Amino acid sequence: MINSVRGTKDILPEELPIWYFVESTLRKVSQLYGFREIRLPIFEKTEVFQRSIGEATDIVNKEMYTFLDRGGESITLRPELTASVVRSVIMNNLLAESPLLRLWYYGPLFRYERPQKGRLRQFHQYGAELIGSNNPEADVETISLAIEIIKRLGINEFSLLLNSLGNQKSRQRYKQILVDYLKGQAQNLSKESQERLNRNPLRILDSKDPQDIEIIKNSPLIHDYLDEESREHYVKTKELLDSCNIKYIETPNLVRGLDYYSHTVFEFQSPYLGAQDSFGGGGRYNELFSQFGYKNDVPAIGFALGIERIILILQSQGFKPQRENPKVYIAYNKPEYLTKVFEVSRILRQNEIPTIFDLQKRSLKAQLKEANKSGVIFAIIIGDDEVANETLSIKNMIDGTQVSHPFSIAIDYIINSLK
RNA sequence: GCGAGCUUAGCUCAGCUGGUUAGAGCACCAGAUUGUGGCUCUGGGGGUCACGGGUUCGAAUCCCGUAGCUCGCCCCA
Repeated sequence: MINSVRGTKDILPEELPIWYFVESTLRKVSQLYGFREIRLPIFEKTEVFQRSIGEATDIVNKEMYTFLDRGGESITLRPELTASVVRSVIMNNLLAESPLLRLWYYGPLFRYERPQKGRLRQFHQYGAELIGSNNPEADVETISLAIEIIKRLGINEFSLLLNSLGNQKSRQRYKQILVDYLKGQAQNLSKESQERLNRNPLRILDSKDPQDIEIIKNSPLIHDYLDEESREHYVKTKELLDSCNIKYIETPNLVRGLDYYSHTVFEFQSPYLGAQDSFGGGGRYNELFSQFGYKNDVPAIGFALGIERIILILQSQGFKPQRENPKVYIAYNKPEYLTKVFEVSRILRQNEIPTIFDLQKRSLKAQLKEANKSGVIFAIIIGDDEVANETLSIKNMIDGTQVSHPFSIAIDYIINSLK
């Protein structure tokens, strides 16, 4: 037996109804907010991600599926989608047509990590990007799109964590102050955090190590080091969230793992998920366009939701979408009658009625059994009597009653009953 | 990359401190029911006990190794 690659999962017919539900909700709410879908390649030149996500991040360091193609070019399976969106917006010059873009995407991503609950090597994200506005209103519009989706999915228990990382200048200044503070007690930090001191000090704020947490408790807060512009943006964003009745938890040590964020960052957490409790997150990335070499800065904000994690939440809430069953099963007792079976099925399908029948030449009893199991509403029986009299017998599989009608009347009866 | 746990029928699992033909429920197939599902009853098929080695008179059971899965750490959706 060949099994699937570690960290990949087959989505079987049984589970697909919940996926359909999630996908249609995403599409519907995106439309309500005026966002348009964009579909991008599964792989990009490696530099797309190196340049944006940040050389110091784990994603770039150890989690990317990177390979050389036959032309010797370094290619990477996308580990996230914001970078691809920005690349595409620049390449296709989308900002020339409209200075404000509302875009959403959906699809598989790839990260080479050890799988655990809610974490796979191939997984799916929905994301939305609002490109071209630096106003706090844009932040709130984006967050409110996320919340509308979450609510319509039926997720009622979740927290929205909120923080501001400030603009580049503030962040740089704060980073220095934080490093100075932490260096004083570096020997008490966990091994990982000691390494992060040079590499990515802000991440220490996120540490789960109890000793680190103790030290972080008294560390300087970024809020106290935001410059005028950054503070104003953050305060205004919070005011707007309040006025929209969006509840959030201010979390000064919320950092997020991608280097391109600035100002507003946020994250959605669920109590249903175990260790990987975040099912969505995002933030503002005002400096990313210029990092890509675009002619000017373009302010933008976006977020992504983890589809597998959302499905875990819905399943642990007991959400069971209805399976889509065929409506009619045609049973017959002689192979010669198959031409008739094909004719009936063709007529029903032309009338939008999902129809199946036996393809294993099994007994009538076995066929009715299969009909029952497949959840149809009607079984049509084509036996010797029916063929002789040019009739069809129709068995109602819900109440067990059965009637016989001349062929075309029987067909009409089924079509009308299933309308 | 690091740590812990698990692996017995298609699925969920039982199998006591090693003891003879390895079990149950569900699922599947057939019959009771001469063209007719669900409920009930009866019967049936299906297992290299993850793989490899070791200890022993004897291993699903104990020991070692390998693989896979799961859950954590790291990180993130």
